Amino acid sequence: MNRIVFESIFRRFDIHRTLEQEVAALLEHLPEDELRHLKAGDSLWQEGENASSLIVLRSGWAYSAHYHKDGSRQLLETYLPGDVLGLCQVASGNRRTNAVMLTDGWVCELPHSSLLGMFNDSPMTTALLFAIANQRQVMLAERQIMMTHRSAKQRLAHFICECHARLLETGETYRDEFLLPLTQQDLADTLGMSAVHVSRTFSQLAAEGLVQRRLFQLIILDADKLREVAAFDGRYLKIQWNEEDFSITEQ
Amino acid sequence: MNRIVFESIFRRFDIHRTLEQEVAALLEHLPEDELRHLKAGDSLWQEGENASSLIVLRSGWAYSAHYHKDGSRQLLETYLPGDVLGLCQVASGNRRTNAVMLTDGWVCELPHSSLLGMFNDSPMTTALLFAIANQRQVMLAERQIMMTHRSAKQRLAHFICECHARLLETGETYRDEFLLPLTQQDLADTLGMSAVHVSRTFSQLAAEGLVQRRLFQLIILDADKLREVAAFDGRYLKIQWNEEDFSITEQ
DNA sequence: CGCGACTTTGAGTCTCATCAAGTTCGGTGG
DNA sequence: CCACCGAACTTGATGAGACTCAAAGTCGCG
Repeated sequence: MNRIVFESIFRRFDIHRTLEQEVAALLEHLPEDELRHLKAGDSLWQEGENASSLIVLRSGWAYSAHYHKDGSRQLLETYLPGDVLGLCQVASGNRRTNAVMLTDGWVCELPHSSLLGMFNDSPMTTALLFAIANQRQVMLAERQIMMTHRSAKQRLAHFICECHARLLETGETYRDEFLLPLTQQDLADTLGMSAVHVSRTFSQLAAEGLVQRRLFQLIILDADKLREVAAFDGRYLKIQWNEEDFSITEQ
Repeated sequence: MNRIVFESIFRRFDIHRTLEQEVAALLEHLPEDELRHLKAGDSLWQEGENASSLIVLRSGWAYSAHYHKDGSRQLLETYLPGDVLGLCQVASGNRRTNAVMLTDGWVCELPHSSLLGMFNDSPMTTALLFAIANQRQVMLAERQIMMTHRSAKQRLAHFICECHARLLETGETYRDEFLLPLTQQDLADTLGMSAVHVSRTFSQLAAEGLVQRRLFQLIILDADKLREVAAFDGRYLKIQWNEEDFSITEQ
């Protein structure tokens, strides 16, 4: 049974009441799980492919990227453990980006065909998926806001704050320290700067006693000050769930 | 009857077969239309408000923006006639941006409450809304790709190409000429540059014989070359609709 | 031990922001 | 019909932030 997928999806919400029986009903329609182990560098999907399933990232990090003709690269999204990948290709049915594992990890696929069954059977789950999909859009919008009219220092600081907040949210870390498995080139391609400047910017943040990075371990020395520098307001990461509204349609 | 909203939504797809009876069934549940006339500068919603309805822009242009503490502004989305506004606030239930009319225009509201009924009644419509919401996300991602590692000239050219393509798509214009009702300051806040530099960049594009702008009328002199300069590939604007997949769940 | 990937540091350059002063143009009121 | 006003735009000068190229340093891993 595909409990794994549903745990991942529902864990993000504070919903308990009406959920249990709904999930139970859904589980009947779902195919067997197939947890797959992937290595760092393994491809999740490639540009141009047909998209036939969602991917739930059970553990490990991944990213999606777009390659320009000149060979340069733009990392679009960073995926952390617990994330649902590929929602935005459900409608179009094909991949516009490449997605690659940053670390080793376990993934679980959910075919679109079972998704569509859900639209039929469970308005609740549909609404949840809607919420998650929109959440991604909010993150993209926030990134956009950050990318323009913000200095390199602010952008890097913001990205670190965002990763940290997301890891705290899902319980992947409990302290101001975590493994950030992106190279400086990856960060550069995420934040739209050169790798050289990422290095300099890290030095600057370190000199100010805000963060420390050794190999791929990142230590936040002064979280409050870092958030202040980044002008980071993590509220956009919270999925707000208007339970009253949706529960009306439930019954 | 709320035919207006549904026309706007469905007009974007090449779907004819299974649609008619489904739409007919939906129309029963929808409240009366209320087409409202708005003037340029009128607010559609404000940051922090509760979001209780979608807005369909029947005519006129609008934008959504985020204001920073320092007073500067980031335009996030530009809305053209026919667009469905506010999809990404359905889940969260509150507005994170300000939305303002750029020109006079007519709008039509669709309360969330009727949306949620749709999740129950019509998987087809649900999937369509999913597609439209994802379409917005694709546009945001594309913007992101453009905003980084692209020169001011390319960004401006790309924005012009995008507007032009969207207007052609919905039949708002048929020629390489249209009214672009954004000031250079608006464009600057959209593209993350200074108003002064927008002016210079326009001059540059004009000098190269690509576009011409007089008052708010924009004339594209050499569309092909403009697209080449912008590295514009309009495929991301097409909503691709995998009818087979969804029709499986239909019956 | 040494290779290769990643990072750091330095020097020179360019794009674009900022500040400031003018210009165009439609609208308004005398 | 003209003078003036304000919003939008243009043009010039200056400087800061970030890019590029290049070379050296660090570190894990085979």
